[in-house]
This record gives sequence, C-alpha cells and structure tokens, in this order.
Amino acid sequence: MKDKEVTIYDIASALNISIATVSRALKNDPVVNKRTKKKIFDLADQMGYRVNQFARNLRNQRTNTVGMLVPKLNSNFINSVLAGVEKVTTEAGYDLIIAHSSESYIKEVANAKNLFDKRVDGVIASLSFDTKNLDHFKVFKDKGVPVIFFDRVEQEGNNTVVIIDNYKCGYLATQHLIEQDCKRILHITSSLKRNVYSDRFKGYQDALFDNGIPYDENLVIINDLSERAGIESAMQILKMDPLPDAAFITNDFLAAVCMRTLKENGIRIPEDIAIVGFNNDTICTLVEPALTTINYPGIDMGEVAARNLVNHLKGTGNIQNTNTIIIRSNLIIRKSSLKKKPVI
Amino acid sequence: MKDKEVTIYDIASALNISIATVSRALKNDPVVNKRTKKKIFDLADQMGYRVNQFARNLRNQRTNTVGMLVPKLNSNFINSVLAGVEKVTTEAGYDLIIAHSSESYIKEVANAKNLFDKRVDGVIASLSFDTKNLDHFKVFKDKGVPVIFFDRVEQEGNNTVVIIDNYKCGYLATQHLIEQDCKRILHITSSLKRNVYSDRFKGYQDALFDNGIPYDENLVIINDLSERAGIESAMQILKMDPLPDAAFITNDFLAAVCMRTLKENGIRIPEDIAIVGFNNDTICTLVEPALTTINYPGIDMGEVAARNLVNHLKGTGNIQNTNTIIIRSNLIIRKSSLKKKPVI
DNA sequence: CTGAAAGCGCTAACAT
DNA sequence: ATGTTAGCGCTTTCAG
Repeated sequence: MKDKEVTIYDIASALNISIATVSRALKNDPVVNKRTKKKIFDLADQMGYRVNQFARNLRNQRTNTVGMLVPKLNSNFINSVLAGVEKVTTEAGYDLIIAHSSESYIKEVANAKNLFDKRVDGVIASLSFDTKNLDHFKVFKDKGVPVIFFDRVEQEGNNTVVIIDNYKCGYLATQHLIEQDCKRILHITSSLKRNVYSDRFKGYQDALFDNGIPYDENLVIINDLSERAGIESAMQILKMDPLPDAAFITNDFLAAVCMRTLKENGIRIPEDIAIVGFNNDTICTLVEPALTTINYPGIDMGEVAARNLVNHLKGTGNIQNTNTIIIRSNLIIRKSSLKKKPVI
Repeated sequence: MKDKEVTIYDIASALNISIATVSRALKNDPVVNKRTKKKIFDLADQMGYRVNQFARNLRNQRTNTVGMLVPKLNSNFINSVLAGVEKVTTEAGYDLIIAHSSESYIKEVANAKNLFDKRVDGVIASLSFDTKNLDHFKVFKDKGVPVIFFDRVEQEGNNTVVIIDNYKCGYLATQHLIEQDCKRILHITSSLKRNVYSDRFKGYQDALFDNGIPYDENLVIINDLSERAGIESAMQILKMDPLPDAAFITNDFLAAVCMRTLKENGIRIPEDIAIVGFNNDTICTLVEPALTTINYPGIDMGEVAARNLVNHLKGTGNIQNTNTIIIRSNLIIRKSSLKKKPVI
C-alpha cells in the first residue's frame, strides 16, 4: 500500500540530477548519457514509477489515442474489424478506446461526445441502426480531428469511408438465386436509410430487372434484424400465396431465425424456398442447411481504415484526398440456395 | 476550423471575473451567484467550451473511470455482462474503458498495464483462457485500486469474485443426462486451470459418483473451444466403441460444432447421443435439435460486480468484506437431451 | 459571494 | 550532456 505516486522529481532528487534529464531519459532521448540513462531507468523501475498520462497529455495537447465507435460488439463482423484496427493502431503506437452504441442513436451521440472529451486524435466509426444524421461528428471536423467511417456510412458531405460494394453484393446474391431458376425472390432487409441496406436493395432490384423479372414490392420486408422480427417475417412469408421460391436476407442471423421458423412450418430449404444470407457469420455452417452468404472481410476493412487514419495522423497521407475505399467481397455458395443440383 | 481550445481563462476574461468563479460555476457549486452562473454557462456554451479532462484529472488525482478487462468481446455472455456493468457505472457517473485480450495472457497483461497507466479508479475483470497467474493485478492492489473478478476467476488470495455455482451447474447437467437413462456420459471441457471448467468437471464427477456410475477418464476430452477442436472432438467420439450415449459440453458453440459433425456422420441427437451445452447462447435455438444448456445470467453478474465496485469507490460499501458472490443459474431443457419422452 | 495563488507532473525551448 | 524555467488547464485553500 505505498500510496504516493512516484514522479520524475523523486527520481531526479534521488539521483541529484535535473527533472529535464530524467524526462529525456525516460523517453529514450539519445542525447542523454548512456550511464545516466541506465541509472534513471533502474531507479524508476525500482521505485515503481509510471508516467502520468494526464500531465503528459496536458502538456502535449494530444493523446495518441484513436477512438472506435461501433453500433455493437457481439458480432463477428465487428470483432474482425476491431482485430484489424487494433493490429494497425498498436503497431503505430496508438491506444484504442472502444465505444459501442447498442444500435442506439442517442448512445452514439453520447459516445461521440465522450470520445471528443477524451480528446482522441482520430476516430473510426460505423453508424448505429437508427442514426438520424451526422451532426455529432461535426465537433471533430471543427477541431480538425479526422474521422473515418466504415461499413455503415453516410456518403454525402465527402466523408472518408471504407465499405464493400453492397450494390454488387445484392446484385450477385439475387443473380445467384435467379440462376437457381427462382422467379419470386423475396428480400428481407432493414432501414433503407443505411447505405448497406439500401445499396443491397438496389442491387436486388437491378438484378431482377436485368433478368426480366418484375419487381414486386410485396416481396420486400423491412424489419429491425431482431429475433422477433425474424419470426414475424417468416410468419408473413407463410401467409403469402403463392409462396416465394427464394429469399435474399440481408443478415445471417435473421436468415437463420427465418429458416428455423419456416422449417418448423414444413417448408423445405432450399427445395421450396432457397435462401441467401449476408455476412458469413459463424452460424452459417451451424444451421441446416448451411447458409449461402456474402463474405464480408471485416479484418481488411479494419486494417485499411486504421492504416488510412494513422497515415493521416502521422502526416504521411491525407484522407482529404481519399473519399471512398472499396474492399473486395464475394458470394459463398452453400446448400441453402442450391435448388438446382450443381452441374458437374 | 476554430482550432484553439476555449479555457476557463477565456470565459473569465470575457466576463471580467476570476477563473475561480468560472470553475465553481461550471461545477454547479451552489455558492456562486445565480445570475453570474447563468452568464457563465451561456458564454461557455456559446464559445464551445469543454473541460480539459487531463487538467482536471491531473489536479484531482482520480479519473472517475472504471476499467473492464475481458477475454473477448464476441460472446453474448460477455456482452450481457457489459450491459449490466454499463448500466450501473453510467448511473453512478463513471466512465468505462473496455479492454479485451482475445483470450491471450500476454495481451491481458498488457491491457492490465494499460488500464493501470490510464489510472482507472477500479477494475472489473474476467481471466483469459491461458492466464498463468494474477501478478499483473498486483499493481492495482499496491495502489489501492479495487479489482473485482467475475466468471473466470482465481479464488485464492481472497479476491472479490462474482460467479455462478459452476459445480452445481455441472452436477445438474450431468444429473439431467443420467435421468435420461444415460450411462456413458462424455464430458468435453477446457483448461482445468480455469475455475469455470474445473468446477463443472467436479460437478460432473460427483453426479456420476452419486448415481453409482464409475468415472471413466477416457470419456473426458479437453480442448480449446475452437471450431477445429469441436470437429476433432466429434471425430474422437466417433471412434469410441461403444459410443457414449450422452455428452455434457462446457460451451454452446463447441456443442453446436460437435453436434454438426456427429450428425454428418449419421449419429442421431438425442437418440444416439444426448447433448447438454453451457451458456444459453443464441445458437441454442438455431441448431437442430435445440440445445439443452445452462442459463448464465450475464447481465446480473455485470450489475452485481459493478454495484459492488461503485459502492466501494463511493465509500458506501467495502469489498474487502465480501469475498464471493454467487449469482443464480439454471438448467434449460430442450430437445438435444430429451432421450426419454417427457412424462406428462 | 468572489478573487489570488499554489500546484498537480510533464515537456521543450533556451541556456549552459 | 545537462539544467532552468515557463506553462499546459484546472481545483481548492485561504483571504477578503
């Protein structure tokens, strides 16, 4: 219970040198004599010295910290983004503060304010489900703190964004179902205010159009991706007459829940309804049949976002010039969509 | 791009009063004149003032921040603990820093050091998979920073811990399988250095013993809970002769993976092998058959841990007196274990 | 009710 | 290679 903090003053006076030398030595400034440095390091260790980040930050006017603002944590996608970001920021010597908003706009605003007050040097963010606007990010812009958005982004107002080509993915998924001879293809998606969903939706529509299949708005269900919503959507499908012969569902978890309810009601997957999900979540291979999906390379998104931010902060790059970075993505075909036996 | 930070000096000189008054007003000190206070608040708003946390922390020698140290983030259990903790800490006016170690001891040590350097006022922690010892928490003890452990804990050295009764849960799970007329009950678990696994293991052994079933060490598989491990374990089971007639698997994800591989190889669940998992994860009801499991009330653990920590910090409670807090838990029976048709 | 002033621990410009 | 010193922005004691 040695409660008093050790400061550079303590070290300096114990060694009969100046605090300036101690400060320099501790930062490994090459200008300090090797032997002095060693003495200082040893004593610091022995006395249990730790830098006071507050004093340092107060003095330096920067924190060497990046803020990460995400809608949720319990998602494999977000976790792999996180892993990518951490890899890069750690290498570059930045601390990371993680804030999650539980898909709530209110919390997102509070988190943004909190990161701002913590004076992060930069921000990497993905929007919450019901985020209305980006006003809460204006403070960063005003203070010159760079913000990079990923995945759920707002393209207007020339923000720097890292995304996949959701339009193309929506198109691919739909095209794949069409190739399985599906004609009545349902689409379950979420708030069309979010780019990820609206872009996939456009891809879905265009794929239909390009294949001469009329778009039917009764075949589009919009919900909040919750378990309850999945069940309700499935019930809604069951009431349709005729039934759709395929469903492109914008989220693997939702697809899994839907599939369960459909199967419980005697629908065969993929024979009656072929299904394509989105994300390549772990559950894809745990449910039956295994879920066809779009692979979403979170770790790459994280690395790219972080790399751009760090380069910008270090002055070796400038995100002002880069508006949109697209990460590759691909369709993974599994049993849930294979209505036609694959041609060998 | 108004880059300069507004300080209390700016407000003071603009209003021709002292910084002391501004400082007091901003903290809503009742001693300040109402009208002065209003003027100060208005101007602060208008000038875009924000407190400098560093200056404040440097001065106050505390941060009003709680550190949360968890082994991973992409787990429903951890996320519900987090929700519980956040609820309490937010109400109590504490900030929360979340650090996750990706189940790595090395990262856990680094994270502990990081939280220490960030000078959190208290810590809530759950150990990583391969954590060797608790030396990295000693610094907190030395500085009088309270640490509360939850779930994966070390009971020795009278730490304050919040846990479920893993022994009882292991016993219950096994007893349930025995009641389904199972005799050769396999147990898949993980590092027995972690209390959660060793306690469940003891419960498993005692339930067998109490029912006159000899313990067979060949029926215990220890692995790292990964997908690969799940597949390997299932393959190992398939080679057994005779096959076990039940499996108590210490983790739902692992159970789901195992079940998939077993089913792929023609094993019927629960007819051939009855299965009980652990955690009540979302996948339990998405796999087929739905997984019997132990319900693990994360949100309660989080709330209790945080409440105790906060009370300790506010001086209205003292965790020194409380060593172990047990949270209720229960068996949830689903199809995967129902070998006997339920008696009505 | 308000003000003056000291000091929290550190960094960096300047001086030696 | 080392030392002196002036703040960074805030809180709080003491004095009016």
